[in-house]
Amino acid sequence: MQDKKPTLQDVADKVGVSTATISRCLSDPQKVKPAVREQVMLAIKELGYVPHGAARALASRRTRTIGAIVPTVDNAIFAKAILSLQHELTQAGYTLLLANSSYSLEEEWRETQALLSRGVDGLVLVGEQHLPETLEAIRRQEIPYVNLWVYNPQAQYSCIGFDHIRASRQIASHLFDLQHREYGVISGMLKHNDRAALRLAGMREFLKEQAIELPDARVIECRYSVEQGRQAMHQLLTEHPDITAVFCGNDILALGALWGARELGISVPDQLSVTGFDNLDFALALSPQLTTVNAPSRRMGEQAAEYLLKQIENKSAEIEHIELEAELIVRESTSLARG
Amino acid sequence: MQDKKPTLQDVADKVGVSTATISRCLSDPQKVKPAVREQVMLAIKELGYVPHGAARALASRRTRTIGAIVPTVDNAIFAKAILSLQHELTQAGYTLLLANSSYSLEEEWRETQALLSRGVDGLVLVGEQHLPETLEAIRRQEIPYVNLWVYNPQAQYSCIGFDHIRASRQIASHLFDLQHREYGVISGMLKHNDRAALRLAGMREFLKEQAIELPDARVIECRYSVEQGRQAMHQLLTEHPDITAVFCGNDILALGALWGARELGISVPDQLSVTGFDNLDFALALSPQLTTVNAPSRRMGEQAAEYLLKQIENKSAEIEHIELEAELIVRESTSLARG
DNA sequence: CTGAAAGCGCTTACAG
DNA sequence: CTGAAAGCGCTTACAG
Repeated sequence: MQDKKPTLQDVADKVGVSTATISRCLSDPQKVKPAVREQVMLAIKELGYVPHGAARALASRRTRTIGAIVPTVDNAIFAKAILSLQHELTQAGYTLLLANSSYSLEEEWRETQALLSRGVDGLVLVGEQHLPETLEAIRRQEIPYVNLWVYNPQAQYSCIGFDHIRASRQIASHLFDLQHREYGVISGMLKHNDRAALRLAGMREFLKEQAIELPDARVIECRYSVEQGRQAMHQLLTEHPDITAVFCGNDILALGALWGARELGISVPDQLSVTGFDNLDFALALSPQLTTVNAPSRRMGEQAAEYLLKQIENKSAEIEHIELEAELIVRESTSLARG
Repeated sequence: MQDKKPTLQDVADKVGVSTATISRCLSDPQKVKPAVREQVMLAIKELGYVPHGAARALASRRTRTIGAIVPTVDNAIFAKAILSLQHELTQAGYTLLLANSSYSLEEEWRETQALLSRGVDGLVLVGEQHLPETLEAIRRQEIPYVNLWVYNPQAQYSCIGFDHIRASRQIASHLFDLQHREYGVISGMLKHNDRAALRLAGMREFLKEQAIELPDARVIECRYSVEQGRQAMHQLLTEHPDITAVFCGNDILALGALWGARELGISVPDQLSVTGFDNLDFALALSPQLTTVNAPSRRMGEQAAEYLLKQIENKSAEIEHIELEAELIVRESTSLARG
């Protein structure tokens, strides 16, 4: 109906009150006499008034915006977390600014600057490993901030996640109980990815306790992709045919590994056990169904929203370390070691 | 080093010029004498000055922000598009505001309002079906806007996508050539999802031309999930054991369908052919590898960024209809009809 | 409960 | 090439 977008002033003029009153109706309705409030609400509706975010942000020094930087949204595990995070934020009237770091700390730093200059009221990053300048910039902004996907009770920053070491130890223990003694690992890139490093560390730790060797040659490091998982499996089985169990850094690699094993005519789990990590939707639909660890991605997203919103409300900066459960899910891709 | 965040004024004071000059250095450097420019840049670096997004947006009436609303980021096909969209935007100094509509037009409308009030400079939605209020609100905002995932040369709004009808006709034709005459369909929910509807329509259209019946009882509509695909397959094969080919609305449903067939002891493709849609990463790693249609999701994201950025630059509102290719990829899940 | 007014941190014609 | 100044559309102590 209107040509120009109506402003607060337009609403105020229409009702015959000050802009302050209209503003209050929007942000703190009970401060306004009900009769007035109703008129204002009516006028807002009639004019089709929509608050101007930037003006609001400038005046109130809050943007009602939360930034999140994940390695890549093109991995269901992060997508799920983003989905629940976004859902919770919307409920609370917040908007999500999303960025992807492509598993690069430099890229994460660049994205952090971009989000910070947008004035995000809170920020979520993935992992515990960040460039010092990233951390410093966040600190100076004095906004609540949380590391997702990690649980470290000693951390000086808040974190929400699970214990990767314990989770991977569970997998190792499961395989060990099945009499496996010759292991191979298909890991994600370890550099700049503390989650991948911790998973491998947990595996190593457990095997060491059992006095089992895990030579570096049996640990293949590659990007998280189906194709890479497949190639790694080929390499592993060709160079080390005695391997009976392959621990994969995530389900995507495991999917590729399963494919690779099939191509080589190696039957899983009869001849070879394979494990994943994350419990993506497809894990259950594969044949064999994938033994994996369930990552609480949805809950991490929810908790991150809850934590940040709470901190913003209180204007406090309390550090919290929230641990979520990541349980081992035994399915068909693991069984007793052959021979 | 600083306690308070430095403002333009601080930089201006430090260099001894006006804020206007600093502002110009940032937005249009060649308007400033090189000597001055260098001093300014130095001061900016030293002070750690970062522009205040909201103030900038308020004064310039541009936020350098693009909004995108997809059904759900928790579907690799949308995640890939978002990833490339975000990548392109970052390159250009823009930030992505992401929202999910959960395949609900009402939710889409709510998210649209939120993004519009954030002052996005451009907006991308998925599909051609939107609430009239959504369209009206976008129109009033006078910002460039594009419908992704559809190609309709007659549309009154810009669109970037592919021809779903043609793509699904290709699948149908492929199956027909393999002598299939008894079909089943596992479709996504048709309501509020024109892409799903078009895919089914293409299938129907082709079969009709071949004088083949596709009774409604053989078309199962369900949410896009592995589990739903599995259940639909059970239902289809139980009620219509003569079916030899099942057309699935996307790869996720096809994955579930494959699982369901396996559970029923039905061998794919010997006894039954199954097709997907999207060509997700896992399609190649399955056994049998999935016959599907490759959706150009990455390119859609890129093109969307390119289109919006161009429109914003020109301040024009030209309508474009960009068609991308979606080719059939024949793999192992389809073969000659049995008997 | 309400209003006048300052101010948030920039950009941008307009002069010079 | 540069500066003074208005103005973007809100919020929020401060008075009353």
